[in-house]
Amino acid sequence: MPRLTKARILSEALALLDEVGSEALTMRRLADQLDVQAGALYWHYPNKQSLVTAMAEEMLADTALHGAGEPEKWRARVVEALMALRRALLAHRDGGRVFAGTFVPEPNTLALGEVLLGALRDAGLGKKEAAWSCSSLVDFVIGFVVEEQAAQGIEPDLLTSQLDREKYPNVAAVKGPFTSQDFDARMKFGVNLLLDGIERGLESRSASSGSRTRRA
Amino acid sequence: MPRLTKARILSEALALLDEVGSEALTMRRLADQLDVQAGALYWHYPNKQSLVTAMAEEMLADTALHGAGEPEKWRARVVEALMALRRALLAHRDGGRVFAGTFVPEPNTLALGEVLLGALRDAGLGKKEAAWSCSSLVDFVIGFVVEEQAAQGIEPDLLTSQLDREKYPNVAAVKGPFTSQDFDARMKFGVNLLLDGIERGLESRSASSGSRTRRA
DNA sequence: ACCTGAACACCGTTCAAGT
DNA sequence: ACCTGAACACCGTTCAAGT
Repeated sequence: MPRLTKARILSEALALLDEVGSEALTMRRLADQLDVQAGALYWHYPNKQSLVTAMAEEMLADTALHGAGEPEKWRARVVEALMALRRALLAHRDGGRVFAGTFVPEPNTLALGEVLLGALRDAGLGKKEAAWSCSSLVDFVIGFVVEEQAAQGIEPDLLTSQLDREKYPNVAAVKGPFTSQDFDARMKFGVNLLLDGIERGLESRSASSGSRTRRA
Repeated sequence: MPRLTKARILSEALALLDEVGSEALTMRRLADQLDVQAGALYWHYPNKQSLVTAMAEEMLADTALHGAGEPEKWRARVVEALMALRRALLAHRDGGRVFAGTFVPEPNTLALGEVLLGALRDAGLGKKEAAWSCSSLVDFVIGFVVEEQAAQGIEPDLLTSQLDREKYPNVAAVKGPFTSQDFDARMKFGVNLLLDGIERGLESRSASSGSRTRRA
């Protein structure tokens, strides 16, 4: 029985991430936590990037997504999956940055894609529309969480301080909502924008194909 | 006349970024390019992060955004500004990652916010809706470009290889459009989703307030 | 098969001392 | 005011050698 396993390294890496942040997460420090030499890690993971990618996949482990659902509730299912994604990223320090830009075709990530695509197909989208809508939704959540976590580490009124109201009247006028810390509401707002856009495409399609429209 | 200036450091830093990527962009290597000792950089920038933040701001310098415009063309103006943002980030290796999560209340970044908010206010959005829509749009573009640049560095059919069609039927069914390299079209698709969502909010508001609706 | 020990070629940052 | 030189406390990765 080896002292080290991929799973043990992974869980310790996520714990260390929460402790010190992504910048200070190093192979040497991780090895220290595991009471081994740094080189030992390279027997299990070929390099640091492969470990980070595994961390990204592991973050999604606790999302507890259940696959199918009632077709007419597709919208709620999408919202639920995206909120689960956000929670999973927020659950770890710098989770957004660690996850961003790691295309991982592994179980947890694929399961998220499966749930989102299932709901979008149930909504009536074609293959391309479903795929591209899915990407758009996920890209938004990733961008959102990266900004959200970056904003935590900054004094809330960096923008408020001195802002040239002559040059940037619009920015100055909306600085309140712009710096709102109600990220839950802001996230829902953005997701609803995308879902409304998706629904509108659905409506205009069914309208032009002679079928019933959904709204008055 | 000092040998080093903030501007010269900045421009050399962006050039070095393009050469070696964000991972290999180090203060020592940058100092080498500038024929100075590493310590000299710290007289101009207090630390590496402040330089990276300045790089993010500098990336937006060439976007050439013109402020006002015809109110009824608000949608085209938003699209133009977002495309300019994407081009600016794509213009540098790892531009998305460098820019992501750097809230910079400086001229170029504020100018982008000003243009976007101006167009959204022209569309008829209230302060909060304009601010949050602006954030959503920018967050999406950032998330999109980070994923786009990450995808460049990966063989295009990593997903195609072996994918359990039993477990992930929806993912398997849309793998074509999912891995589409037509990022221009995918970006426009996502932006249009958000803009359609924004327009829908506008319509339902004007409808409930007794005014005219825009579409039949 | 799995890990140690030690090395290689680096890092960001500080700061006395020079000009 | 601006930069050098040198140091401090680190990095990721490799690999012979041990068990």
